[in-house]
Amino acid sequence: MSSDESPAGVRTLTAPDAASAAALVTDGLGADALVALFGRCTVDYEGRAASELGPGDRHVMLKPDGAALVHTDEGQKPVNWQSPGCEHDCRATEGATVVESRRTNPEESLVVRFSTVAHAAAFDVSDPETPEVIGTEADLKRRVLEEPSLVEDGFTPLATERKTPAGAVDVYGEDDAGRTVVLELKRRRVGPDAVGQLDRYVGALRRDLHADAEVRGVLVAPSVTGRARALLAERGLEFVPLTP
Amino acid sequence: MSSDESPAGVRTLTAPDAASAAALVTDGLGADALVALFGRCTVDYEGRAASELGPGDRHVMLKPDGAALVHTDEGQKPVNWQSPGCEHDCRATEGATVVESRRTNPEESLVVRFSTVAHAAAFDVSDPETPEVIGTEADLKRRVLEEPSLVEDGFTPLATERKTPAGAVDVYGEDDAGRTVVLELKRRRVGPDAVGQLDRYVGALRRDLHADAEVRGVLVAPSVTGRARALLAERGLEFVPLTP
DNA sequence: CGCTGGATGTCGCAG
DNA sequence: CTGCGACGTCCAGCG
Repeated sequence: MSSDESPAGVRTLTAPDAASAAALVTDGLGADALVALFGRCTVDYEGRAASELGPGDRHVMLKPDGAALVHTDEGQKPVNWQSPGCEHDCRATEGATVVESRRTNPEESLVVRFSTVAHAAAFDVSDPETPEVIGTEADLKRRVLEEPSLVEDGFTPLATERKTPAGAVDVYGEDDAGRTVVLELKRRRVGPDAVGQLDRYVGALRRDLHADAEVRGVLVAPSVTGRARALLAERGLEFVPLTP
Repeated sequence: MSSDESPAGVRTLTAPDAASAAALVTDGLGADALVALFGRCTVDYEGRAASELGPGDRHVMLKPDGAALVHTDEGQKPVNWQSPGCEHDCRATEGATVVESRRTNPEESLVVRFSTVAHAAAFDVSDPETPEVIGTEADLKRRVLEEPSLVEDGFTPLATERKTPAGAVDVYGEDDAGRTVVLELKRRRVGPDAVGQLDRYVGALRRDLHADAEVRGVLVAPSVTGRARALLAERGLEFVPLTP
């Protein structure tokens, strides 16, 4: 086993015994560090669902906010995980290094048992930044409100997030003939689900407004799938192609 | 800077210079290792959307399948990422360690620039296991097929994944009066979206079958939200409480 | 490849 | 806290 402490706020152990690994994890979490373990382990989860994972080499990350992530060499998603808000606990038990992360509401537990820890590290993290993302549905909405003719000539937005019994409508307005128009905005190509959503809003408004009020539903998205297009036609809804 | 090579298939560097860090990353990826970097960096993403992230301490994981994950001290989701299938590239440029992950279809790139690498590691991963998950929708389906009376006395399943113009129905069968019954199964409490889905299937079957065929739609889930319950009533659909 | 729907989805926001 | 919908959702399965 070897250990290292750098000025950069990193503490590591390579091939530690179980007690040393557990101590590093416990100390690290106590100091709000981000803790990483790599080695041979089994994983057991029980909560909303349940799962078991036999022995294998995995990378386990424990965050000071209570999140836990178990990663293998494949996939973007962790093979097992626990949400933020958990309590982490790590101890050496009969030569094994055992990490437990528990939460309530829902009651969930994740247990990782390391037969061998190949590497353990505690990182002091300072990250003042939050990322700025461009190209979201909010951007699309901004674009439509700034230039309503992108949807159609004579379209006038009157409200955003207008409440209906079926939920809030993205954009609510009227066309040049005074008909009510409901927009459902999607930042990317859409399937049948988005059409169903729009249809629920249109239906709710038709019932809510005067019986003589005409309500048009318009899906605004880069494109639609075939099934979605058929569903639009069937429900008498419209589609306007527009990209964020 | 210090380095370490253990018999357990782990290579690490603490506080390496840019060239050493880049070499470890490149060698590790070349050997199908899982690579982790920790240090002060900026992150730029461009693809389906776009984002920028100023300087901060983050943990970057590069997987041999092409996935890249950038984690801060908070959250279950990476603050930035790249999907499996990317090409990773790491080089030392003007004292900085720069990681680039690129893919096509869609064209996306993630660039992480480390001003300082506090720690770098390459892990040899061997993981033969895939996790067994209990409590999924598939389990609920199994339960219903084994004991159809859980849905209602006299219910007879005839097919699963039966195709309709609106998509495949979870379970298709008939009740004791010979009426067609469509089940939509959900492993957890459901909202309006699931009702919309069921409604589409029922509508498609009503159009597809003989005009005289009666079609019942039944949502099978642990529970429903208020809005979903209202929508069920409005569409003349039913609900049976059942937990996986 | 594209389409579809599930997921221990996660996350953020409003009531 | 629950409900609801967005998300660079991810992911498997199928045509």
